[in-house]
Amino acid sequence: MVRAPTYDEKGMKRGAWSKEEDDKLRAYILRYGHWNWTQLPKFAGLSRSGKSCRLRWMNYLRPDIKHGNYTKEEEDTIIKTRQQHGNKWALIAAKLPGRTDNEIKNYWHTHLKKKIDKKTDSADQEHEETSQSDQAERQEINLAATTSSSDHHHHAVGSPVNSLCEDISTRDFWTQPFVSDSENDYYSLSSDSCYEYTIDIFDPVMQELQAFDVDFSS
DNA sequence: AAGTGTGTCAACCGCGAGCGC
DNA sequence: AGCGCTCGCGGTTGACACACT
Repeated sequence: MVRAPTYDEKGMKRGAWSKEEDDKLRAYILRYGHWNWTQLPKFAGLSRSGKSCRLRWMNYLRPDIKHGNYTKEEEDTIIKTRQQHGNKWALIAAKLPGRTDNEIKNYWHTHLKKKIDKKTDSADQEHEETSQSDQAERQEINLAATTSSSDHHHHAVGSPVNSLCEDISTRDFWTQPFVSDSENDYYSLSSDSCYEYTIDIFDPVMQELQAFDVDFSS
């Protein structure tokens, strides 16, 4: 379910991300942060636009991203917040730690919207038959919409990922450009050797991350 | 088995806000 | 004030997976 890789007129790769690209981006950002999305792909050895890198990191690679099924509480929060503020996906995402605006947007369009429409339709039908059962239906919808989750933050606190991020973020190399890791002239490398070169540097970083049992395979 | 329709979701696009010069 | 740049947001697209005929 991904776009086939293509190249634009500037030679920038588009479409699905490979594992190697993910590893490069993840390792670079965990080490140096995203100090400038436009410049980042150049330093990270990626033939991607900054925009594409940012999207990949924000929506997929961030260590605190939660993948998988939504809980009833999360669904309720989405429904309720959307009722209050409209399609403010970033705002909704802020209420659901680990979920991204893009994911929530997709989830709304593919699951929740239909669910709500279905409920509304059945409620309308029942209204024609009996106003009493209709009221109950609406109450159920309202109840779902007004039930909020107050316990979204417990999952990540104290996790290995968190301590890892805190650890890395406090190191003094955090803001240093990637090229400073080497005395070699990064830009003098060919694209092929550049790739090998970055992988060589990222290997220890990835091993360091794996030591914390961080699972990047999902 | 093959063709077609539908669902899903990663990725792209365009726009506006914010900031520095 | 005006320009250029970066970033983030929301809407949309595209391609794969699966269901259906």
